[in-house]
Amino acid sequence: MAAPARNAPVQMADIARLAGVSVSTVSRALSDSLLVNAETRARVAELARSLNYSINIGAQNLRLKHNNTVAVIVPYEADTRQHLSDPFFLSLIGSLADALTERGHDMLLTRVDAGRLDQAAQVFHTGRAMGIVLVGQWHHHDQLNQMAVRGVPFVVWGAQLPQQLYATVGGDNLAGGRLATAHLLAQGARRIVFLGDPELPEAALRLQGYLQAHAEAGLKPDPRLQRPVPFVPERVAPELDALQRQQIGFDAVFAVSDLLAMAAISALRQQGRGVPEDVLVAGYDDITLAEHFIPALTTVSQPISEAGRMLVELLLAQLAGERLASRLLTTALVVRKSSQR
Amino acid sequence: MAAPARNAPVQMADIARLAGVSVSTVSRALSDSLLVNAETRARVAELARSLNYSINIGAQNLRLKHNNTVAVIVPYEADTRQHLSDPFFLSLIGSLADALTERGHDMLLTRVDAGRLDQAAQVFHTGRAMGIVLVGQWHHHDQLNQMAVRGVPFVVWGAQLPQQLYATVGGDNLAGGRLATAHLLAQGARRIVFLGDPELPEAALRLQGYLQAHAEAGLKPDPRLQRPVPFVPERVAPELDALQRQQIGFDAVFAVSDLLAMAAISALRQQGRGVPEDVLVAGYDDITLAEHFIPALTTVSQPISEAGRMLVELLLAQLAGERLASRLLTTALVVRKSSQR
DNA sequence: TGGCATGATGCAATCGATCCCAATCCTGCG
DNA sequence: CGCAGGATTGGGATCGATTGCATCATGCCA
Repeated sequence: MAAPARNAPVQMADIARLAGVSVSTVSRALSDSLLVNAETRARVAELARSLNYSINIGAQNLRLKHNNTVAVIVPYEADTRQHLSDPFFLSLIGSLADALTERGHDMLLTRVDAGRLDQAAQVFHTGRAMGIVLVGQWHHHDQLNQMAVRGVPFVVWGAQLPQQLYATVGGDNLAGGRLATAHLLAQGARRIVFLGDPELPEAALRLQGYLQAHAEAGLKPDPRLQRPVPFVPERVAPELDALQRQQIGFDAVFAVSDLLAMAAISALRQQGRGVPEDVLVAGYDDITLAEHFIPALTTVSQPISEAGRMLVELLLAQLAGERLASRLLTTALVVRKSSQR
Repeated sequence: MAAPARNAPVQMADIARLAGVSVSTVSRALSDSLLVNAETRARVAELARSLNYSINIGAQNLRLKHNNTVAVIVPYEADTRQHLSDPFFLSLIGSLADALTERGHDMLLTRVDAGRLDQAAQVFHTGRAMGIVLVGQWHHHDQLNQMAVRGVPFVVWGAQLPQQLYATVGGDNLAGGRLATAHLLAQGARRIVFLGDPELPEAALRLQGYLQAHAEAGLKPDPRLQRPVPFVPERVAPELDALQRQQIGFDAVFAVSDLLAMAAISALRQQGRGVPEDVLVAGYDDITLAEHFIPALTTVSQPISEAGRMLVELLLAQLAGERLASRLLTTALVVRKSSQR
């Protein structure tokens, strides 16, 4: 394979020379300015096309002091060196890519250490991006507020918190938790395990919904059924095994993610308990596979593609200087086989 | 919420003024040049830190004529307006993000119309990215060759084709198809449905592996069992129903993606046929959920995170002017429940 | 004390575009 | 025939950085 000739990129000066006009004229011609004679404009355009010219965006951005790339930042936990693999987040990234493409923006995908959140702002300060979409679990509420105070334009996917100076888009986690739990209760479940880490704001709200649903039904859930597992499928089986060892009975499981729910179903099988015959299960997220899983998974759906569009919309509004309110996307219960006897 | 003060970003000139030195000195100081006095250097550095200064990458790139962002381009079919949702590609994107971050590169995620592949090169010609990783099914082999001839630095995830002027990284699709099929045959299957669109090079190679495995076993597969379905789960059920209507019997299914395989299992259920009792099923990709699916899915695993690293490595080598060879990543058969009676 | 190497810094050109402000040419009108 | 005014075009500053070269002060040696 021959090394391809790395020919110097053609630029405006080249076109200007060949067309016998000045660089100014070329610039104007290519931006369809009415200031330049129609004929000249056509000639320049034709020349540019034939030379396969494309403008240097970097130079243009510098001069115009603008920029149309948006950074999408996904955290990683430095200690676990966790890779980007959660299907829900990946889908959200996909939907953001779609939403941004649709509006003609470029998307810069960046990962930063969840602990060093200030690094996220760098991408803005260095002028690499005009604004930021933060995706994922961000414990560091106050660091985010800091960024907001400093005038970094950004929006966050996640839960709404009190005293927050930035805009978020997120599912209605409280309602979601309540819906799923109420449904399980309605199906006759009385001892529902809650799988999820309440340290994370989103999971905490779902737990609150879980408690609320119980209260509304006049029930008081056994606190031992609340199991704080992180978003890691491997941690589910040990948790359920522990329950069995400790002889804490249960007849249903509500997990804060479909991945966890599926892991739970799998673990229950191992224990010789069928779903939904012996235990009812509900998940959260409604990932693509929830529907195809066997048994098909009852879950709370989050409108992912709407989420992407909304995040982008809020960010752009913010950039346009508009005041913006956080959005709570409506979640819906999707009842499937796993929760119906 | 008060509109945050959009303070003008501090730049070298500001630091220079405050430090009482010239911009040149600031520039040199910040790049730790030995040309500037150690004390001055420290003073400038301190000032920069306290002003929360960060350099303008765009300007720097322009001056240095370099750039460290890599574009990852994912095609979409203009007609189907398909969204970015395939778990395998999303995972690959995740692994690319990891690999690029690890090496200190930025990642630009872009979608282009699969038919207008030349647009992919734009991102390079406009100077937005130093190189390109193309991900996905690319029918347009010759367009890619064109790009290679024109000196656009890029690598492709996909199948290796004859006469190709560019480098690819991909799983060994032939071996993968052969492994899965041989396994199904070894399990006693004799009439194996092949689900996949042979128009796509990768699927074509898997089909070839399927045929090869049959040949090696001294068998000749019924051509009517080869069903050209695209990568769209919804298309699977109709296909299997058609087989049933046409009374074409089968005792196993080999699908070119896990998503299709899961859809197939689901469709078979609908028909009242169990997996693996009545029909054996194998998929391809080994996505996260394959393991948790019920029945756990037998599949061909592709080393995704290695793929990401490899793509990046090849691209960087190419940028360094090295000659590069395409890589075939070893695939492995992962035997699970869905193919074992 | 003059000459010169050395260290530290500043000036100004440069990267590839955009756009303000002339400069030029042409046409029509008084 | 001269000039106002419109239509085109070019010159050159500018965006925020980098860097070759010039400049200047200092110190050392003859």
